[in-house]
Amino acid sequence: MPTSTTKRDDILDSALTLFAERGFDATTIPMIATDAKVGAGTIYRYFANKEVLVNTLFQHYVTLFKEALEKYYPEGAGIREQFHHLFQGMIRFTNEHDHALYFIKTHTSAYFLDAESREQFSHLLMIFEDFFEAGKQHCHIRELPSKALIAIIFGGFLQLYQLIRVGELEASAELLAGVEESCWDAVRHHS
Amino acid sequence: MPTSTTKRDDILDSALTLFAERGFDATTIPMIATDAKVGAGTIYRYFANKEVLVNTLFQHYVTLFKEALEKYYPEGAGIREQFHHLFQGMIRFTNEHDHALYFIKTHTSAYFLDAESREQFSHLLMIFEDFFEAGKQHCHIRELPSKALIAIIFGGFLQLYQLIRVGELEASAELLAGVEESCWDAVRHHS
DNA sequence: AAAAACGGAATGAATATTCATTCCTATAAA
DNA sequence: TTTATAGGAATGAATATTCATTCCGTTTTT
Repeated sequence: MPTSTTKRDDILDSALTLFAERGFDATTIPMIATDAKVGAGTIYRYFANKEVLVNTLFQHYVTLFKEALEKYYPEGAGIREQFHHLFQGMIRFTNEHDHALYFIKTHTSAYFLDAESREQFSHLLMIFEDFFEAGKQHCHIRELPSKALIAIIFGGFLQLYQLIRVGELEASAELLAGVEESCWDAVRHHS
Repeated sequence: MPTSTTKRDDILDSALTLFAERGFDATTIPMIATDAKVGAGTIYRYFANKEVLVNTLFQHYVTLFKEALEKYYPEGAGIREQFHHLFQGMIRFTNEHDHALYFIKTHTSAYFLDAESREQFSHLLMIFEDFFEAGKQHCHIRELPSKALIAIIFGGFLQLYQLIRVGELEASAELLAGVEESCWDAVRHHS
């Protein structure tokens, strides 16, 4: 076990960027090594193989994201404020960890994810599921399966952030507020 | 030029399914050949290489999709009816060409798409862009960049259809109607 | 000086692509 | 009507390339 963890982090950072931009299969170990400025062999000092690397990365960011959403969650507040918290959480997390959400999204149903990764991801979804289920009980949320509501929010948000990443849109506060309102209108109950 | 076009179609069909299910890089030519019940070499009689194959496929379905949306477009009708036409178009197209939309979505910003493919895809987006721009002029549509509105609709819809493909949700008429309403509420102007 | 960490060339497996050969089918000769 | 033949289509084994992983000499740390 190495003393310094710098290289390990460099490797993870480069892997995140490359996996997000090109996908797991199109990203080679030498590519990651070059980007991280380490030798190809060094990667194997920290990760048994490419699959362990990608699962480590996946679990790391899913957990971070989950924690970001759960931290300061306004348990007692109104539903709109809770939604705001979750939405802000997505935005903040995306800003802090550039490619992380996109990486998670594009690899959620990948063939190389292990049981632990799938488990962690379902925990993440449960935060949203609980929120929507409670909301539907009080008629604040549209009568659709929670899975469907999650898909609409997540799909829309991430597709949007892809445009921002590519530079086709600028992530102004105004735009983000508008998108939040749009997503809220998509899931809330309309009378 | 072959007399029958059957094999070419078999190859394209198999490639569509495999690219959609596993992605371009995780799909090998022998896989496609086996699935299509042809020799690996036969694929090269019809397509110069793997990239030409994927671009052919991409352009084919983007064009088909564009035509499906443009056909019977209710030019003079109200905005809600036009939206319904577009949304129904997405649903019908997805039903008729199982993996096509998902394949398009997951490969839209892939590194191997050529200029023609990108061009075709931007034509497709323009249908939605025109619709949203006109709607905003008459205050029927939310004041957000059309690109953002497209991302929300497309992202949400496709994420949802992925759940259906995987079997986590059933594509009942009721569900689809609900999702359409949700998407409409996401983009329409609220007073 | 010894031990650990590193780098990157070497290896072998997997993959895209090629190509010599076989297989059809259609036409023509018998 | 049957048989021969040409030429395009199809094949899959062979080749060339790419990639994950390993190995070992070098550098850094203790």
